Amino acid sequence: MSSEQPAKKRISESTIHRLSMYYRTLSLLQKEGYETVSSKELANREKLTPAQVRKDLSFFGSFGTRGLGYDVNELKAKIGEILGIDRQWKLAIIGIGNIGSALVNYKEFSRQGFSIVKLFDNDQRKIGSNHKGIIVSDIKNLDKEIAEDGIEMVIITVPATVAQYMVDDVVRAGVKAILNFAPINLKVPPNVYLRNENMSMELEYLSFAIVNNHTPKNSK
Amino acid sequence: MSSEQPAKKRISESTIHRLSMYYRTLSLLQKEGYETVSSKELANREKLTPAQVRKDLSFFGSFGTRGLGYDVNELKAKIGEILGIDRQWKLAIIGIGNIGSALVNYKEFSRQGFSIVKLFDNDQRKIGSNHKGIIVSDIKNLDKEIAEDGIEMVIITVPATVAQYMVDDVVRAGVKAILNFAPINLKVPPNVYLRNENMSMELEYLSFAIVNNHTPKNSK
DNA sequence: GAATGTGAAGGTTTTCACAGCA
DNA sequence: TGCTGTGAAAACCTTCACATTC
Repeated sequence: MSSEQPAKKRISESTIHRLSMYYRTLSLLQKEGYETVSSKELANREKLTPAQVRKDLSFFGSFGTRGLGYDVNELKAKIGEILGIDRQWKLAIIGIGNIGSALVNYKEFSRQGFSIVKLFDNDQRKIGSNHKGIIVSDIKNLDKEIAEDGIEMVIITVPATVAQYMVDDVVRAGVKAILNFAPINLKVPPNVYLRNENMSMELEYLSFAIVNNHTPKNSK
Repeated sequence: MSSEQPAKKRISESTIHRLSMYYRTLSLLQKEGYETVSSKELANREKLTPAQVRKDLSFFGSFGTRGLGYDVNELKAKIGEILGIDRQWKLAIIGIGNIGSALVNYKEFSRQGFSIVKLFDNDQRKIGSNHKGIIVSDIKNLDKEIAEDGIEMVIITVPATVAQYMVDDVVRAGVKAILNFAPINLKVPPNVYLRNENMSMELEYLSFAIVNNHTPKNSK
């Protein structure tokens, strides 16, 4: 019984983001009929260096063929597996306001295996209404319904003032990851992943860049 | 005629993002009635280290008082100036679909001085309709209207297939920065800033984190 | 010959630790 | 005494360069 713990190097967030980019580009290459792609070609499309591409992939294994490059289908499948999007994730959206309802219809989500199965709101006028075949539930039943459906991720699009209550509820119901659009620093226990989406921040970066003539290194 | 070029250190993107975070937290501290804040308190609220806060600020000057901390109003004003949000920015949204129309109503934008003044679409059913007091214009007049209004930033929320055409148009009209929601790698000339907002990428990160038990270092 | 995979080098960002000032 | 501002050290990430393989 050997215990070869492979010492699992910490993967940087940038590497993970780039994997997402590679994945999207590989889908495109598939459509364009490519069977094989080199790190150079992949890098060009993302404005990265070939070495960066190879290094990123090397953290997870050796997927290429020397002298040839990477098999497009194979690499895409492999990255999908690494990212955990070789399966369906069930999500709920909490807060069916402007952004919440826009996200119900956001096609990129379903395309990557993120399937929105429940919607919640506290507004009586919204509860019971139908969005893309999903009936909006009363937020009162949040934890019960989340737990019943085995939902593992939620998207929070409620006002900042109530966001923390929603988080506490869904955490209790067993949610493992939260994408938060409310402009507030939420608290989650250490076993729950939280990501904040802040669109003003992106505009603020642009504003800074214009005003300061910023020369970005490797901008998003 | 001295030529003291201050060698202007390149500021990292992370520093700029953190400035945005400080700015938001300082607004909150104002509301909570704080007059003064230490790097420690500021750091706690963002889950950062005090040294990080101080270092970030030090790139731009010395804004604090030893033994005391920072004056909340003063620091907020200073960061606003650095970020270039001590003024109004006129924006246009191109593509009034789900996301575009959600963003028209997004309050965080106006709160930070980003004022949406024009909307564009190519759909005859949408052109002429009213969103928050703004009449949707025909995309045919894009460059003319953008130039006339002196719009410097645009948000692109059209399908990936047409996004590049929109970009080419607005660049010709003199736009300096673009926030892109279309899932495609756009080309812009070097004097135009481009930022991509990709919400699936955030979910993919969460998916990766769950599947791989990722321990993030300094997650968004 | 062509392109991967990877240690080592180089660069950047964060953290430490302490001098300096209110 | 308390907290900033900042060089220097440590950690981290990217790029180089080349041995290796097809």
